[in-house]
Amino acid sequence: MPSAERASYVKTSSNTQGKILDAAETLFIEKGFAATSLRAIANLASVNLAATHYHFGSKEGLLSATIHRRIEPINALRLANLNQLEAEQNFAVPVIIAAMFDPLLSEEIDPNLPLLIARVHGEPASISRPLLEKEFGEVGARYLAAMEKALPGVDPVDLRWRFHMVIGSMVHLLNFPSPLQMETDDSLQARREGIERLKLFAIAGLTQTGIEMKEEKQ
Amino acid sequence: MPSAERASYVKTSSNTQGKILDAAETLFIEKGFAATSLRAIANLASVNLAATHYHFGSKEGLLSATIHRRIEPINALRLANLNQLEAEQNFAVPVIIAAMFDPLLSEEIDPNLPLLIARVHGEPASISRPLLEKEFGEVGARYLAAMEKALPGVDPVDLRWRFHMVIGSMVHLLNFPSPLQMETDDSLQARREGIERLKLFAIAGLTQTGIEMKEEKQ
DNA sequence: CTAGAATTCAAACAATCGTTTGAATGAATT
DNA sequence: AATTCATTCAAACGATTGTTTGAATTCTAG
Repeated sequence: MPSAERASYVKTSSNTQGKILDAAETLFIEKGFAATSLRAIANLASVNLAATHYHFGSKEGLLSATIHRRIEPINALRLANLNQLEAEQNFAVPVIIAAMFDPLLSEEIDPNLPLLIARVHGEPASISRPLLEKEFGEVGARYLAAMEKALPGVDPVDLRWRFHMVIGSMVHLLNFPSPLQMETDDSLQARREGIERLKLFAIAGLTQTGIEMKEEKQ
Repeated sequence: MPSAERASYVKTSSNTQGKILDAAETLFIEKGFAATSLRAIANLASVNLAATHYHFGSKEGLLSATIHRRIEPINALRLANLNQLEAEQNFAVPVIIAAMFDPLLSEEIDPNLPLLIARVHGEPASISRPLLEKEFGEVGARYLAAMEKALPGVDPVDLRWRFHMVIGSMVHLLNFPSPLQMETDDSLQARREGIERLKLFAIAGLTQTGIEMKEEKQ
């Protein structure tokens, strides 16, 4: 492994690490981790096979670096948004939800990030769990704490469950940008629409105004 | 491939097909499709390697059969519940949601089904898409139609999006039965709690009573 | 009991896998 | 110009992959 690693990479990279990460990102999204070979990555990156081990140590190390490169920027945006809300003492569910989901549409965020997040969630637990904890653990806890301030009347356990459901809706939207059997439009406008609908759905689910259950079916 | 195939299999199967399906189910859930080898399946099933091809034609055929064996029963329950609601002309969101999610707790449903559904959604699109369409297409369309009758005031496009989010919450719950950093209790009681919370969240998101957005963050 | 179909079996097929090695090349520093 | 370090390269390592083959075995009808 090389001594020092650069902090950021551009989209179409000219250095070897960046080319490998770009190719790995494309193939991991398309075929998943296990079904993607290092040789396919090296070929797509126009790079020697051994370079993958030289720069990233192992296939798992390459996956971790691929994920981290894309998630770090959105974590920064999300934390900056949340810090501002806390500075303003502005704890309302809609603004917290916006602070969490609007960064997905930021121009600073790579267009591949949504599919990459969805892919991590889709990997088997032995792979996804440590990555999710490492990449989203801190930010998730911060947002959950903000939600507790925004909804002081809701039992924290209830709120954690509702937050769990919100994450599920988000991941599914990132994986399937539009409902099945609808046109698969991947434009910015289409992604905007999905995020807007996600925000409305999340707010409704988090606040849960006036619901009661009826009898159960088996 | 053998000429005729039995329609149902018990949990710990004595025939070769059943033993293969049981082992495949366990390993697909644990490691995913690509990372699971036919040799590992054959070993766990105490069956000759060639039996996997003899009975299921290919690895993909085995995956398809593994999925279908578990999803068919819940599709039957969900359709039976929905048929009864339609016979009663009982179109209310809570009862439709219950008809859809309560079967996940039925004793007729194998305990592995939730993780299996989550696993299918987690596979790369080239694998998951055809399976999801084949296994859930018809039932999903039926439930969406029922939702439209339950919420005639909601634009069908809006409703399709909300339904999309509901599916996401469900899949995530099946994949992670409790929120991160909570005790991973997999008892029936714990699964009941998750489903109850999912139902409340889904109803709130589908109906969306009194929500307005505020300014956006980047 | 016997013919024939269904199933199981060990063995091998070519192909691909992640990883390692050691020499060749590049760039940077003394 | 000489030396040192970082990087690239072709080649090979043993192990594992999905699939196929053909004979051995079991089961089932006639």
